[in-house]
This record gives sequence, C-alpha cells and structure tokens, in this order.
Amino acid sequence: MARAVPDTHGEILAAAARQFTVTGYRGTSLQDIAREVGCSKATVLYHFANKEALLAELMAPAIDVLRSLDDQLDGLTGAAAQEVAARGFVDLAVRFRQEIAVLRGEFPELLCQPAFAHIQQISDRLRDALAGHSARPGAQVAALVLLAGISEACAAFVDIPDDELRAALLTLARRAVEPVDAPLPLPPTTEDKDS
Amino acid sequence: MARAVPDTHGEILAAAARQFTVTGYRGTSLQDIAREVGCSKATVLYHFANKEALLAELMAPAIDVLRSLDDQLDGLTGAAAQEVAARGFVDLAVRFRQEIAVLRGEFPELLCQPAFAHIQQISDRLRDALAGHSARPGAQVAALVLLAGISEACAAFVDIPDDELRAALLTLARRAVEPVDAPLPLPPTTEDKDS
DNA sequence: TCAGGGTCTGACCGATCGGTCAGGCATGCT
DNA sequence: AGCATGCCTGACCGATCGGTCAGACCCTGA
Repeated sequence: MARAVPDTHGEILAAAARQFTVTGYRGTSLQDIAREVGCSKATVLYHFANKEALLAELMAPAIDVLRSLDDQLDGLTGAAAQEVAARGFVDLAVRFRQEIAVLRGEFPELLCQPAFAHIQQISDRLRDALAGHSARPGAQVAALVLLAGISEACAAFVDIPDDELRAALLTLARRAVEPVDAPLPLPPTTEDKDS
Repeated sequence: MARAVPDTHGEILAAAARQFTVTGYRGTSLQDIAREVGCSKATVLYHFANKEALLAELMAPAIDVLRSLDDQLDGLTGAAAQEVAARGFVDLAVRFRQEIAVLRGEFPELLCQPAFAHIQQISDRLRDALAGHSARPGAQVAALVLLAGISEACAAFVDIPDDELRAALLTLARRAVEPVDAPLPLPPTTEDKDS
C-alpha cells in the first residue's frame, strides 16, 4: 500500500488506451482523456509532451514485441517463415489486443507519424513472410487478409478468452495461408474447382 | 461533348471519393474537397446538405448491393450460406473497392451515423452466414477475419486487376472458411453463373 | 521559517472544423 | 425591360482542437 502517490501518469495512460479503442486516436481529444481521469487537460500535457507522445508510450511494448518477431523472421524461408510469422503474429495480436484496437483503421495515417516510421516496413516484411516469400498475388493477398483480419478480430472479440481466441486464429491462419511449394503435394483426389 | 454543363455535383462526388480513400472521412475537410474541385467550400455545401449527406450519396450504390446480398442469404444454411456469402461479398468488395477503402477503419464510427444505421445488422448477418450459422467461436472468428481482411485487401491492392483479385480472394475464402458439418457433400447442381 | 522543486490548473492562443447567410452573376421567360 | 431562378461565392459564425503559460498548491529539506 505504498501507493499513496496518485500515479497520474499511469492513469492517463490507461484512460487514453480505453478511449482510443472506442473512439480512435483522432476521435479522442485530450479533453476527453482528462475528463475520464478527473484532471485538467493541462495536466495531461504536463505528463506527456503532446498527444503523439502519449500514443507512442502506449504502443511501445507492442512495438518491441513486433520488432523482436521481425528479428526471428530474418533468414527464414518458405513454410518455416509462414509458420513462425503466423504463430508470432497471432500471439502478439491476442496479447496486445487493446493496442491493436487502438491502431485499427487509423493505421495508415498513424504510420506517418515519426514515432512509427519503421512499422510499415516491418509489417510489410511480416506479410511477405506469411506469404512464404512468394510473389504470387494469391499468396500476398492471403497474407494481407490474414494480418488485417486477425487484427480486427482481436479488437472485436473482446469477450473470448485469450487462449481460445489464439487457438482459433492459429488454426485459421494455418488453414488459410497459401501453401508454398511443399515437398508433399496435395493428393489429386480433391475435386478441383475452376482454375 | 454535350458536357458544356460543368456537372459540379459529380465532380464534388468524385473528388470526395478520392480524398476519403486517402485521408479518410474525418481526415478530409470540405475545404480539401473544394480545393480539388476548384470551387468554394460553400459550393460543396450548396450541392450537399452536409458532409454526411455527401458520404451517404457516395456509398448508396455499394449499400444497395450489400442489401441485395443480404436478401439472397435469407433462408440459406450451412455450406450453401457460406458459399453464397463468400462469393457475394468478394464480388461486392472488389467491385466497390473505392467505397470499401473509404469506410476502412472508420467503420465503427461511421456506422453510428443515421444514414448507415442498419449496416451493422447486415454485416452481422453476413458474418453469421459466412460462419455457416455455426455458433462455434472458431467459425465466427474465421468469418470476421475474412470479412475484415477482404475489405482491407481490396483497399490495399489497388494495382491488381479486378478479376485476378477476385479469384485470389474467393479461393482464399473457400479455403479459410471453417468447414461446417455438411449434410450434402457439395452437390454439383449449381451450374456456375458467369457473366 | 523559508526556499525550491514537483504537480496541477484556469485562462488563453491560433488554427481549423462544419455550417450559415446575404448577395453577385448569368440565363431564360414574360 | 423586368423578373425569377439556379449556381456560386466571400465573409462570417460558434465549437473544438492541440498546445502554451504564469501562477497556485503542496511537500520536503535546510
């Protein structure tokens, strides 16, 4: 109980996270955050240099994990890259559900801010890995659908427990990823549809 | 060449569509649209009651198609519902790529506007159909991932030709949808309609 | 007792937003 | 000529945004 100190900094951070997930980054004003915390807008700007710095601090842990995933992907190819990318991103997305929800939709604009300059490249590499580094449009499309869809699902299904959501997403990802030229060919038995 | 009439209304609509796809609905001001058209902001508001009306007119065709898809889904169950939902939504998303890109991300907030009050229910039903009306979390998660991912992909892959993107998405959707316990093993009855 | 630093605030700023309004201008009808 | 109508505009409005600033209010250590 050494917490006689109010820890306004943390309260602002938590309130911002909640508001951002509901109304988005742009749609949330510093006034809104201050109101939820019960302080003045000036107090928010005393603890954080500006609105962007607030967002950056909120995202820092998730970005660290994303970056380490990017490192793990380095050098991997084919099905191995796909598996690591799928498992790593599903883990990340489920774990940082709230952060993902914050970025949701405002991704392109938010990436323009200097604090997130490199995220675009990382997510591009992640998509490429999930596509098994195949340039085929089908593979790239499938990878992007998965990345965007998983993000959205994590933000939407707030009531599903973490492990259940993770299992469902991982199963889906393995099923949906475009199979890269695998040594074991699909049995020709499957009735083929149109080419 | 009978176009001596400037057709300012249409030009505003086109400019708004372009701007919305790039900077989003909220991120685009009436001033921005007016500047691109080469008229004043007051002119924009002369042709459209307000900003929301502009968006509504922009979205009307896509919403009509979405509503007709919702009608087609009525009564279908299981794998049949999944197939119709997948093909219908992929068609819609590819055809209205620009409109999808406009809604991207701002979906939740935009839905709150009275002009789109019913869209949320329709998209919920669409998701349910894509899940084969199964309540299993895996099925619902897969359906939402697909809907959100397909939307994002259509907005992102602007350089891929329509039919190629449609084929890739449809293949992916059929592969990714959670297989529902099919009583009838995919009857070859439905002769593919292709126009 | 006083000084000083950390915390917090009300008042204020310039910019921008969506939207209003009175009026200008061209055209066509009577 | 006179008038009505459709199209368009500059000037303006209130609200809200992110951000600044001088100062008030603690608490602590000398």
